Amino acid sequence: MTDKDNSVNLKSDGAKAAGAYHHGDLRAAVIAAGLARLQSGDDGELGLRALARDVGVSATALYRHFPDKEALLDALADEGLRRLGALQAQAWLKAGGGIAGFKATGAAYVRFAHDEPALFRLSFTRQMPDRKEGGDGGEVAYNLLRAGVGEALPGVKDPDVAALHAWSLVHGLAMLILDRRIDWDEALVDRVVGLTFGGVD
Amino acid sequence: MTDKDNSVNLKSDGAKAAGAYHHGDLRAAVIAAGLARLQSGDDGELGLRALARDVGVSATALYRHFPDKEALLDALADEGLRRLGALQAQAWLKAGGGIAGFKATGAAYVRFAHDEPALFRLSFTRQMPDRKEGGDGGEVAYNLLRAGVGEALPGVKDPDVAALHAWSLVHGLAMLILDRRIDWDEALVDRVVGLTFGGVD
DNA sequence: GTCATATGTTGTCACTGTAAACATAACGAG
DNA sequence: CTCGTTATGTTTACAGTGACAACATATGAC
Repeated sequence: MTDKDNSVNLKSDGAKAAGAYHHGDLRAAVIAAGLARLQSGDDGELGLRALARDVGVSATALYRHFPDKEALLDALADEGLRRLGALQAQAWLKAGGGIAGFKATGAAYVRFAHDEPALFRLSFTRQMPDRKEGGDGGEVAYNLLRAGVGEALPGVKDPDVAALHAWSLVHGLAMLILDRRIDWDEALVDRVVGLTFGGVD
Repeated sequence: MTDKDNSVNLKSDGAKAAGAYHHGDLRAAVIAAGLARLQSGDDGELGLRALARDVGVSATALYRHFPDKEALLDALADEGLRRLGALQAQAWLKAGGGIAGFKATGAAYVRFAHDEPALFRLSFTRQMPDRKEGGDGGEVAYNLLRAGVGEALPGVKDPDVAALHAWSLVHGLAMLILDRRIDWDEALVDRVVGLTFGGVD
């Protein structure tokens, strides 16, 4: 039952984490190597052999911690969502909440996609299986979105539609930038985001 | 110079097309087979060998028509963009232009993504090289977008921002549906699209 | 210490994209 | 028509991939 706990747990709560036999904590090391590989170089070459070599271990050793490559990518994607959520929460707090905070979370979403294109793409381009039990890293981001809609646009008729609208806007903007359909222009992004998030016409 | 003309040209203008030696028109046949494979089955298994077998030809024969697999996928992506543009133009005309037409093009964009998920993803998830000379299939769609902004929202302050806003919205909505972040709900899509495209609050 | 088990290694297999060498069919020139 | 040039397609082969089976080793419980 190696694949029971599917959470990343990069920074465990002092308990020395679970499983530290030969390597220390291979699972976390592999994920860290994967993230490093995703950050440096836009191509993002992550194969099992290369990844294992980064950690200094044989390729098939990874199969003791992930059932297959897809599971490894899932873990990386989950970590990406977790980081995105953290950045958005930070932006929200820094702006002091309210409408300004809501706009800041939207801008942070797009900026994250621009700063870590490979990780962002991996995180979202992954088909979600019905309901994954452990490790839904996007939870923070989604809760922030709903909270932002509620606080920033209190009088809106349909919060569901408004939330989906806001999410679609920033997600589409991020994707179009990632795929080079449009150029990265922070000021332009702010204006586009403000068009919906701020309610300004 | 096999890779000079990079356009699809599935339906040539009667001139029997260029190049019909052994097979008839392998290039078009391969692209047709690829599109068929993208439509049936969400996984979208397209490898050179499988694709060649569909056409009844050896795998390496494809290299006489495409420099590598990437070029083949580029051609498929371009055909996808062309079809999307055609559907949007059709929706625009059917709605009679104006604001209603603009909304219709947005809805058609999302509907296309839902109807042909693999083709849509392939078409947009492809990195654009600086400026591709031949075969920019997305031209129709983009021109429609700008025209729609101009006609449907004549008094808008900044057409560039408004166009990008509209594009981002439908693109993000499409992507979120494709990646199963949200469920397909045509009525919901219409309302979200109308929120921006129609100017309704 | 003994042993069950978690972890890591070696060897191998089917598969992939792709290149080189070879074969064939179409067309133009004489 | 014949001949050679060129466009097209085939065979073979090679390096790389994800994944499995068999084997080896370290760890912790008893």
